[in-house]
Amino acid sequence: MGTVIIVVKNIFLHIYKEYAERIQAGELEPGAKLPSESELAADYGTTRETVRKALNLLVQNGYIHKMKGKGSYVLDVHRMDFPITGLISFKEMAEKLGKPTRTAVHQTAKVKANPEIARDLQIELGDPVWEVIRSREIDGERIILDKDYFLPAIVPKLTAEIAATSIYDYLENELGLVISYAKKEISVEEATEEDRKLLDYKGLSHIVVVRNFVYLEDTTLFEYTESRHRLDKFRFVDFARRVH
Amino acid sequence: MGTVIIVVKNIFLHIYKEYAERIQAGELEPGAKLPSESELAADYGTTRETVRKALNLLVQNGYIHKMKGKGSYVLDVHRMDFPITGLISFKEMAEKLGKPTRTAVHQTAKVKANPEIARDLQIELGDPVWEVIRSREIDGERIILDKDYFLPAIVPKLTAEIAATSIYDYLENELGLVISYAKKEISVEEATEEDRKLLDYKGLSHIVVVRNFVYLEDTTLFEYTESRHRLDKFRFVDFARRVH
DNA sequence: GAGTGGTCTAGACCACGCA
DNA sequence: GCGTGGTCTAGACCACTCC
Repeated sequence: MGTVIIVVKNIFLHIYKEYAERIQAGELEPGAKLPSESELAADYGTTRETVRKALNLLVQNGYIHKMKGKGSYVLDVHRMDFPITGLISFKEMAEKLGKPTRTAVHQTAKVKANPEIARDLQIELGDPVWEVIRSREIDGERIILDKDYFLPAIVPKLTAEIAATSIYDYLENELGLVISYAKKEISVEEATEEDRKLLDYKGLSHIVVVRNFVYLEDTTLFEYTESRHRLDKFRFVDFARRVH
Repeated sequence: MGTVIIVVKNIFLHIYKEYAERIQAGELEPGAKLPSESELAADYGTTRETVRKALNLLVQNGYIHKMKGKGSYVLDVHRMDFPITGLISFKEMAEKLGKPTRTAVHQTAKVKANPEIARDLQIELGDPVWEVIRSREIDGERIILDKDYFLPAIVPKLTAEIAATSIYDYLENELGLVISYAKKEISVEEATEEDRKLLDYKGLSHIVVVRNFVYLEDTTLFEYTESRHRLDKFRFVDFARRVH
């Protein structure tokens, strides 16, 4: 009898997700024109500013492209494999790749910080830190060596079981830590003894090192990660938008 | 005497630039608290929504950090060297580095597309493309080999003089092309004969290859760039924000 | 000139952090 | 309970594209 009113919180997120899914699914093909902002506002029973927040999110994530005076158009999302822009864990990556993976935990212990770790985590030499060393096997080859360091003040307990599954699940869901942002740094360095021992390294001289400095919401640095990738298997994809 | 009224277009950009500069200059130190959104609105004689656009830009570019119920705080920008997130040309990079650089142009010609170029630029095998090959010398060493390919339909003329300075200046300012976005891909590959000939390669076996697919506003792909960096000199910095 | 996106205003209510 | 940022509304004017 009466009108059914559905209340949705975060209208702009709702619009964003709806269009992101439709584009991802291929329902909206590359080059297709989206309804105008005014039309969308009417469609969703909201205003232009709110629609614009949703569209700007779609632009930022490479789904669409806006042209002043013309309209918004769908981009070819499928042309780009999987962008690692943003943070992505090995577990998430493995799932996207859809390949058989295995993790071996070599170390889960509280150790004294050596000079490099002390510098990277901005603590004193000899201060205790959690050290987790894991090798990642993809398609039967040990390709990635992950060395993680956490501050005990923030992460009081850590076990091999946690290290074997997903440390991030533990940090975010169990400890309730809110990870805010990270600085990633990619370089190529000479392979170490450790690399040769824990990876299938086939006599390659160098290794790709991805250093990750992870910060919490209160801007404190709490984790330093070194992800060491075998040269021939490394690939990083970035989507960049020119700022005029 | 009357009141002087200064009209500024793009208030949010004005606020953004003012704060970005003050943070960059160190006038606002890491951890410093910004005025609240309402205060800023009053300061600049505008409204909260406009201030929020400026602050969100500062967040996106890693200058500040917002906390609901608390306020906006300055991040440590100087901890990160120069982020290559976004597009950056060699000329821009060299300026930021402040080191002596030199460019040698080895090739500026219209050639027939080989299979790789045809695939990368999405054209037919044998179609004509502009090929520009340049080596970049930094601090007296030839470290980067840039191989650029342009579609003649969009870039009709190209000379060695243009290649020696900045092709992007020419494209954007002379030809009026509007570059919209790019897909960047980083991998490590075996060094070629060409790499050894045109770079100071010191017997290194591999080379870092940064492939760049550049698109115009109308989403047409118009340029493919291969930037080949000597292993030991390569560095890529990315600033990633976790999406919750 | 009609339609589009870009910017801005002047309000409003909510959720969160903190004393 | 007060101040903060997060979201939203209902308008407005402008610059741009295209016919």
